[in-house]
Amino acid sequence: MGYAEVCVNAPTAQLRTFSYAIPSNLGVQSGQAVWVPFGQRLLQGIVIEITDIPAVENTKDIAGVIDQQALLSPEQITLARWISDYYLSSLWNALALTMPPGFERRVLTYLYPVKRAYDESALNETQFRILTRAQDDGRVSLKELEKSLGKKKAQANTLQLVKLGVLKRQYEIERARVKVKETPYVRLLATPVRVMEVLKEMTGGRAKRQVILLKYLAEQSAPIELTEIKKKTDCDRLTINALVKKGLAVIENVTVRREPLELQRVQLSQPLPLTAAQDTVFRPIRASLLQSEKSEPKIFLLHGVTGSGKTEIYLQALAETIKLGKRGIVLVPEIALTPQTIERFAARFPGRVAILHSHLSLGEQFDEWWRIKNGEVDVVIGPRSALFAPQPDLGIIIIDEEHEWTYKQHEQSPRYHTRHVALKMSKQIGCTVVMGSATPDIETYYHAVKGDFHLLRLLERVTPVENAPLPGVTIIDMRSELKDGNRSIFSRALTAAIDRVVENHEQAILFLNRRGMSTYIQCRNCGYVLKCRRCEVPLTYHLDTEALLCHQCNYHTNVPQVCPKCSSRRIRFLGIGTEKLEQEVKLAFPMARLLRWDRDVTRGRYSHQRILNKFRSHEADILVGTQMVAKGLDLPLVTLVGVINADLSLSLPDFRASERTFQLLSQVAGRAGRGPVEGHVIIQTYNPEHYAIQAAAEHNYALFYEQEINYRRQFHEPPFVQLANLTYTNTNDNRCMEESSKMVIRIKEERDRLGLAGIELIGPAPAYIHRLRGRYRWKLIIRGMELSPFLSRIPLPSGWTVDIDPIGL
DNA sequence: AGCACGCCGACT
DNA sequence: GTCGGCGTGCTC
Repeated sequence: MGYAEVCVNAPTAQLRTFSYAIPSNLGVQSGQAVWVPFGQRLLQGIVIEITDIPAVENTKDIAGVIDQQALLSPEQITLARWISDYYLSSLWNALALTMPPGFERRVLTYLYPVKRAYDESALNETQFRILTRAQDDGRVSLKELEKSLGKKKAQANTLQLVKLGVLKRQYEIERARVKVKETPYVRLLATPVRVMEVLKEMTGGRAKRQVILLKYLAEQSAPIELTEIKKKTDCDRLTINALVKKGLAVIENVTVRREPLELQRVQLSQPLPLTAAQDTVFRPIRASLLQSEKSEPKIFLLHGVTGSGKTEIYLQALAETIKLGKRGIVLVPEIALTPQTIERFAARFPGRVAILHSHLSLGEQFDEWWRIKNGEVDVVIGPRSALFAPQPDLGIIIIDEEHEWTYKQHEQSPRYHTRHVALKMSKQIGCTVVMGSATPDIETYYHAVKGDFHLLRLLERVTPVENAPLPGVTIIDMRSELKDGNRSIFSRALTAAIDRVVENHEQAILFLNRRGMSTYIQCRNCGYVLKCRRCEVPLTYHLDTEALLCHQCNYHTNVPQVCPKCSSRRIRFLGIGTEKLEQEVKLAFPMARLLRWDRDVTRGRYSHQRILNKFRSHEADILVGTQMVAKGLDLPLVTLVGVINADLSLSLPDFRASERTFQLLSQVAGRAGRGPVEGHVIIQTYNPEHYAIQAAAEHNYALFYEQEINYRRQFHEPPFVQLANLTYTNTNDNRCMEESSKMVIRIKEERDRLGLAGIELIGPAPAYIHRLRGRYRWKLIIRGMELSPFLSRIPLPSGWTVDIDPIGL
C-alpha cells in the first residue's frame, strides 16, 4: 500500500501536506493533480511526495486523478517549497504560480429540497424564504443565499434546515473555466470519382444547395471550418447534414489555438552587427551559456544607459541559447507599456515566441501555456508571472529593467520578487540570468560590485546617428520662478522650449507623476480636505467624469456644493494632475496638438498602443502623461522632455524615495534626443540641490549610487539589513491596535528566547494608508537578518499578512 | 468551507 | 443545573 503527501487547496491549513492512501487501481506520482476528500468536501490537491509510511494513522483514499500525467515537475515543486518557506506563503499558493491558467477550481454548495412532510411553524421567516427559493428553482446555491442574506445568516439558517431534514446539501465542483477549444470542420469523404458520379445524379434535381456545397468541398485541399462554409457558400447546417447522411462528408471537431493578435503581423529582423562595446559584454554571457557546470555563478547585471543597445544583447543571447537546443524567458515590467520591445523579440524569432499576460483572454492564456509546455516556443515574454511559464530546457532568463517595482508582487501571496526567484532558479537548474537596466536597483548593483554577480557596462549610446550625445538637462528652481513673479506651472525656460518644439515640428513629452485634475480639494474656510470615506486618502477631481475619485479604491462621488464640515461655499481645487496639466497646456500653447497618456485614458485592451501609434505618427505635438511616458519608448521626433514637478516622488515617506526619483528622472530624460536632432530635458523642482536630481541631470549613476549606498549603510537599510512587513487588517481600529501590540510582545518573546539580538521591531503604527476599502490597517516592521526562518516560528492569526523584502508603501 | 467543541449568559 | 449563542480550531 502506497501513500501520498498531498498539498490541499483549502482556505486555511495550507502550510502543511496531508497523507492520503493511494487506492490500488490508481497510478499516482508526485507532481500529479488529484481530487481528495477533505472534511466534508472534495478538493483539488497536488501530490508532493510518494511515501511508504503516512504521517498519521488514519488516512483517507485519494478520490481520483485530475490528469493522467504529472502536472508539475520535481523542480517546480522544489521551487514552490522554497517560495513558501522564504515568503511565508501557503504551499498551495506557491504551487499555483506554476499551474496552467484557470486550473484552480472551487467547490460550490447546493441545497436541494427534500420531499417530505415538515412542521411549517418550526421555520422562521428567513428559513421559509430559503426553502421557497430551493423549491422554486429545484435547488439553490449557498453562494446566492450568502449574497442576498449575508454570510452568517445564510449559513446559520441553512444549517438549521439541513438539521430539520427539510433541505439536503450537495457539493459540486465549479465547472472548468477554460478548456481546449474545438471547432467543427467538414471533411469530404468521397473520392473525386464518386463526387463526379453524385454530382451527375443530383444535377437538375431539387437539391441545388447540396450540389453547390459538394462542388465547393471538392475544390478544397483540406477540411474546412463549418462557419467558413456558411459564409462562402450560403449553405446552412441542414445542407451539410444531408451530405453527412449520404456518407459523402463528415463533421469533425478539430482543436484550434486561440492566438493572441499581438504577434500575428511582424516582419523578420536580422541580427545587427555588435559594436565593440556590445561585443565585450556579449562574450562572457555566451561563455556562461556554453558552461554547463551548475556551480559556476551565471548571473549578469548589464548596466547600460538608455539607447545603448541592451535589447540587441538580449536577442543575440537568446539566439545563442536556441542554438544550444535550449529556451529562454524574457521578463518585462509591464507588458502593455512595452509593445515595441515585444515586437522586436517577435520579429527576431517569428512563430517561436509566446506572450503570457493577464490582458489575454483566459482561453488565449491557456493555449499559450500548453504551447510552451509542449516545447513549441523558444522564447516566452511576459511580466513577473511569466517566470513560472513551463518552459522546458530553460537556458536563460532575461530581466529587462530589473529595477522596476512591478517585479515584486505585493498585493497577493506569495509576495515574491521576480529577481530573487530567478536567482534561485539559476542555482537550482543552472540557467543563465541576465538583468538589465540603465538605473540598476541599488541592491542589485551592490551585489554586482561585491562580486556576487558579473557586472557588465554599456556606457555609449547606439543611435541611428553616430555618437548622439545624451540629452542636456536643465534644472529649474521653481522657487526663483515664483520670486520673479511667474505663478504659472510652466517655467519660462520650459515655455520657450515648448514653443520652439512646436515651431520646428518636433515633439515634446511632459511628465507629471499624478493623475486627475486637482490632487486635493480643500475648504478655504476651515481647512478641511475632502477624503475617501473608506480609505481616508484625499479625493482627486476628474474633469471628464466631473467626479471626485479615490485613487486607492476607485470610490467616486460628486463634488459637494458646500464644505461637509463647516458648510462654507469656499471650496478650492488644489494641486495638479495630468488632466489639469493637459488643460493648462491647451491654454498656454493653443497651436499645439495634444495627447494624454495615463490610466484614466487607457481602459481598453489596445488603448495603450492606439495612443502611442498616434503620437509616433506625429498626429500630436505634445504627449502629457504619468510615469507611463517614461518607459522604454523610442520616439525619434521627441526633442524635449519636461518634468513638471520632480518632487512628487521625493516626498514619499519611504527610504527608497530618492532611488525612485532618480530612476524616474533618468528614464524620462532618456526619452529625448533618440533621433537625428539633439534632445533637451527640463526638470522643474523645489529641491534643485537634492543628490537624486543632480545625479539624474548629469546622467551619473555612479554619483547617485555612492551617496545612496552610504545613506543605506549609515541608516541600516537594505541591502545591509533585511526587512519584513507585518500588516493587520480589521474593520475595528482599536482591535487593530490591540492585536498588533500583542504581536509585538509575541515576537519580542521569541526573539529573546532564541537570543537573536540583531532583530529589531518598529511599530506598531497605523499603515501609510491607514484605512483601505473600509478596513483599518496597522503595520509592524521587522529588521534583521534571515527573517524567514525566524518569522516562520511565529503563528499568525487570521487578519495578518507578511511581506518579506517589501518594496514601496 | 463546514463541522465539533467549549465557554459564558438566560432560562427551567 | 441546562439550553443554546457564537468564537476557535481542525480537517489526512
